Amino acid sequence: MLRSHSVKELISVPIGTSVTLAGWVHRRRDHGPLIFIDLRNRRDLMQVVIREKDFSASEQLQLREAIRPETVVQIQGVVQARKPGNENPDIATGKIEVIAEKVIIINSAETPPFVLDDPSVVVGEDVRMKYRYLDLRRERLQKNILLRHEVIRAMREYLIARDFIEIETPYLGKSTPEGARDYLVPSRLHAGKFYALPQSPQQYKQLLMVAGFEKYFQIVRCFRDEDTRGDRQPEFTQLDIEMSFVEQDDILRLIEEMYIHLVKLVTPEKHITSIPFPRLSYAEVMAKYGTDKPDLRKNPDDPNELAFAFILDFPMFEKKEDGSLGAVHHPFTRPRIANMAELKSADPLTILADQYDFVLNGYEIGGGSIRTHDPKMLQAVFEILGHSPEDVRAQFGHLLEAFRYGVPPHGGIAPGVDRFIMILAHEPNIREVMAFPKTGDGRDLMMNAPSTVSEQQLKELHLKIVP
RNA sequence: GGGCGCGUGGUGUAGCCCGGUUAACACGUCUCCCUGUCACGGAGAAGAUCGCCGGUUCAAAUCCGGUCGCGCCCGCCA
Repeated sequence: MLRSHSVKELISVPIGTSVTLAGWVHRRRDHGPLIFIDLRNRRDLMQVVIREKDFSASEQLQLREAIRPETVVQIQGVVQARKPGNENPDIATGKIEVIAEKVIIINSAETPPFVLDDPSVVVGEDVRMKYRYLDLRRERLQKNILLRHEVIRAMREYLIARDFIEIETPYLGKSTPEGARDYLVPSRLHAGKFYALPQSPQQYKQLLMVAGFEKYFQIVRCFRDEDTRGDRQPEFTQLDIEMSFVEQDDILRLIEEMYIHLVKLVTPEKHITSIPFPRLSYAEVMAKYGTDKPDLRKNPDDPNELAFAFILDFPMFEKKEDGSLGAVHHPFTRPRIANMAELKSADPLTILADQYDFVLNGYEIGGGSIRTHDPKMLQAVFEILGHSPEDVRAQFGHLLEAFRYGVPPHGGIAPGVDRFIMILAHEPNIREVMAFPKTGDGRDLMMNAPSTVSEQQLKELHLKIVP
């Protein structure tokens, strides 16, 4: 490994120290006998001074030729205080500089297809996506990805400190007919059968409650094969939470406290419009705002305002296009009814559910519910939704069976990570807070995915492409 | 599945309405000059069959039709 200091740590090194510094040439300013390099590593810049007289004529030629933006270099030199008047108050390292004694060109760089050092330049989406690794070098994405790291770290630490257990659930699971389209994975060992990538780990996390873990979380990737939007990608990350022996208020309080903490810790410049977060009923917001994700900011032009809210009392069922009944959220949500008789006799469309959405600045950033833990009641809900008993057994039999072995009352929530960070970063699109997002039509222009596969692969998977 | 918008040197744009010189500007790139710059500066140069195909016309980046690409939105997203 190349021994190298980070730019930042040189701030605290005594003047006169010999140092080795490796990184990228961010900018060069060639004055002839004097060349200045802004050397970049870990998002910080250090001015390196190359004095022509310190190098031989042939070295000078070579250096001038090689030192271009994005060249990877290693500098051996001495930290020096800048003379008064030569200081740059705009950068953290502006009081010092490194006088180069030796310059090693580690790797040259072609001219990037777009400028990396000017955040004001707006580059076309397709060019950015094709060269995502270069776009990620730019300040905007460096900042956003770092913010993402801080948010996820803070979420993890917050929950672990409160006795939550982080548990991974499978990505290769079972397709369920309801909800969004599944991404399917063909099975090699079982001809004609498919795994499905999870739209959410919903059933697994409920089974973890049956397993007695009581407080679970996971920062988990979810997949939905639907058309994208500015705030929707084929794969996205959610903070999946499930708890036993809780009611709605316990979950909402946890989320409220956690998000107040996250904002204070990670983006202290932001301010939250209302604490406690407003709790509004679905009927109320639909009547007042015409949407179930109202933007409650007082000044929508303020980039630092965060207006959180919880939307409660959703209907349990809704009429679908074809006239049949569907679950507004999902069938595992607990209907708010007194007993089984009421569930069976009431007009389903009048039944509310113990279900809540988490809203921020006009975006839905999460949703959850208290689950039905009575297997008979769950069975009844499935029946209202039009599932035959055989169908229920085939699709959800494992869950109903598990519930016969002592299931605690439980509930949870799943805040979306990408959207929350998008709003914190004040970005218009979740692509800006994901390292390697997909295009609007679900492609990866850098890796060129999706792609065709070999005949051999298809054969192993028992698949035939029908033109 | 549908609607709207945009395609002009490497990047970002102007020009298009109202057709007519050598397609303009900024950044970048290249060469030369410069000992204190930090968005360095100065002098010069290269780089575009105006997404593609066709039509109208004496003449098309510009008007018309088609097509491809990209973006946003509606549907969809338990």
